[in-house]
Amino acid sequence: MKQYSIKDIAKLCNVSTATVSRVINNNGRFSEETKNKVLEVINQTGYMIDDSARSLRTNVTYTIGILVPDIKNPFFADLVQKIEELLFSKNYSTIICNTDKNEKKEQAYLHMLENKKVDGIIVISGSYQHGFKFQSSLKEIPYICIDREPENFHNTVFISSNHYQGGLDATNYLFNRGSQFPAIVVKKINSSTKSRIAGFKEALKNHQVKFLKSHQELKLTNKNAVKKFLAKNPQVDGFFAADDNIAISLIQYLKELNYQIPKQIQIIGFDDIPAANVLTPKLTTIQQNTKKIAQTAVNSMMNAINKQNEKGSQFLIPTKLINRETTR
Amino acid sequence: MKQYSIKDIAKLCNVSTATVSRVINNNGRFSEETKNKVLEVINQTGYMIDDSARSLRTNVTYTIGILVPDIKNPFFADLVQKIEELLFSKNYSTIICNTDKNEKKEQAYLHMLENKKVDGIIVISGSYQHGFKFQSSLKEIPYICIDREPENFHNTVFISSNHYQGGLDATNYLFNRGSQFPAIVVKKINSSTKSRIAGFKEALKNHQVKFLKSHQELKLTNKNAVKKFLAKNPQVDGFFAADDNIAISLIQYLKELNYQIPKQIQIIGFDDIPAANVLTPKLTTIQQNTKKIAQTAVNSMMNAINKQNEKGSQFLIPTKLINRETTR
DNA sequence: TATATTTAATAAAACGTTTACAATCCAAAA
DNA sequence: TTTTGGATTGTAAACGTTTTATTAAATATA
Repeated sequence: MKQYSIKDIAKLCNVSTATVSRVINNNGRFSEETKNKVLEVINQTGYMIDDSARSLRTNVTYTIGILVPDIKNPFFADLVQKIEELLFSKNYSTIICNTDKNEKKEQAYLHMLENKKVDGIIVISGSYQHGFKFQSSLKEIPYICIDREPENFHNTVFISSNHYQGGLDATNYLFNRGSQFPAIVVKKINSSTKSRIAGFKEALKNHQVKFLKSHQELKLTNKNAVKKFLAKNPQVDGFFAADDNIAISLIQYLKELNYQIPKQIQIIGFDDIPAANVLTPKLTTIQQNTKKIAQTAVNSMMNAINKQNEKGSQFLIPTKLINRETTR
Repeated sequence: MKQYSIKDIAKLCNVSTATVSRVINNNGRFSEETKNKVLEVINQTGYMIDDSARSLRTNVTYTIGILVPDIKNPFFADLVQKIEELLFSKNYSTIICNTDKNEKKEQAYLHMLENKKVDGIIVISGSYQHGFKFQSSLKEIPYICIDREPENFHNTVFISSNHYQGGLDATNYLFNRGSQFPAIVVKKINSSTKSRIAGFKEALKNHQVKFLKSHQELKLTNKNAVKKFLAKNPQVDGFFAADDNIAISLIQYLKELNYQIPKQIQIIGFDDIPAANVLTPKLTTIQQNTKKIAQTAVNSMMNAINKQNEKGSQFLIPTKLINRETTR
């Protein structure tokens, strides 16, 4: 039952541990003969390397930590899954840390990741306003940021969708499909939504419409609010929802208020979560290219690990409009 | 920049490494005075323990591996998130392994987890028919199975929802709401759906209706198939969909065929994925208690780690019917 | 006071690798 | 034959912990 160690293998092969190690790592030179002998014995015994020992010696763990605010969010789940897949193909393990946007958990996880001496950390959409401790402790471990740049991180690699362009495209689409007065609905202001709003405003400008405060609304969180808003602003004939979940509840309220979608009011969302394609009517939305984001992130992570400093770089990944039934 | 080791701390404290270690682990005896001194220095230096070294010595990693077929599936995501949270509260790290139901990835991940000497493995809904290598290599590492018992695992702890009861409840509900001839729609046969079907059949028996082959259908994968099926079996006035995704497409087809839901045909699903509550009409479904499943699983895992053998145990967690709009 | 007991601390080995350096082997060159 | 040098292998230290056995010091007991 006892696990075999490299010493056992060495003894069984009449060879030194150094040689066994070299064969395992295909590193240094050895004769074809010893190589075969060692491999043979390893196979027979079912010897498994001990990564703790190896890491202790080499200071490399082949493990990456991912900090994610909410793995149940389909966009994050998708992103994490794709990153994990890529890392796996490069022989890295991934430790996924669900922070719940909870400062305590963030700190604790960072501690854990440091203790585990992970080779790098990928931070997805962190808020981390309390970044001080975070930043200082991460001096040693390379990290990159995806989706949202944590406020207290500076001079880091930063990868996200081009939210600005996405917002611009979405709004232009509403115009092109006949809306005269589109409004944007936002719930939380952060670096992503800020860019989407900027895109929205740019589209207005392109269409020679001046941005009024009725163009942007934050509090359409129930049927009544929507009713009131539309009574006050009857000219509104389109909504750019800053994310699909906002769009989903908006559609629900509008249907309850007997508005016709997209005939009277068009709607476009952002993210393309699975539910978007299952609604009645199906949601037109802006899809983020999670695959490309993941690729870029993993690529940057590898560069960071290999001391190829990219700090300060920003990678903006294009989005794609998915036309469904909430636009004309 | 160099990382402090326990030796450095010991030197700075005029004390042996053994003492430092004992203070860190709050283990063995030491005076209040030395304890304070050591803690003080640790704080000042920012010393961080090296888990590789510790694991090498103790043979304990405080890490658990989770094998999951598809983290993007909301049910799995939910389950994994809850397990992770519980493990975290017990100071365990979680390595989430997304296997994509791909044998190669399963094997490779198991290898990885073994090399990393994780303290335990939680297998979610594995297929693992090719289990030989799996099983043999897992002789040393405790594992438990959730949701579906892998076919080549024997004598393991097994935790899942009570699919039988869920199926029974679902079908009874259709009857109670006025259906005379409910049919069950299944896509894949596995241990979970088998139980759901068994529950369905039991409900038929309870209502003195004999199970005919028209009661169960596997291939309603497009509008036309549904049309044909209903033409041939006009008496069908309710569907128990073996999972919510089946229910969702079913609803879509039925709507396109101008059936009225739930007036003409009632539908009930299984899982309660987020989309279920966003459909038109909203889906009545059977909700799994992921929280309870997660708790039970983590509990069993801890027992397994502590050599409290529960092998052979089965834990069946009750489900809950969520009444929405696809039933009368 | 002498002895037994409790408490605090240490020294050193061990965990399983990798690797710098040294040693050996063997064929080819001189 | 001797020398040389490349290829192969070995020796032993090191990585940062924990822990066993031991000692030293302090305290209690007789």
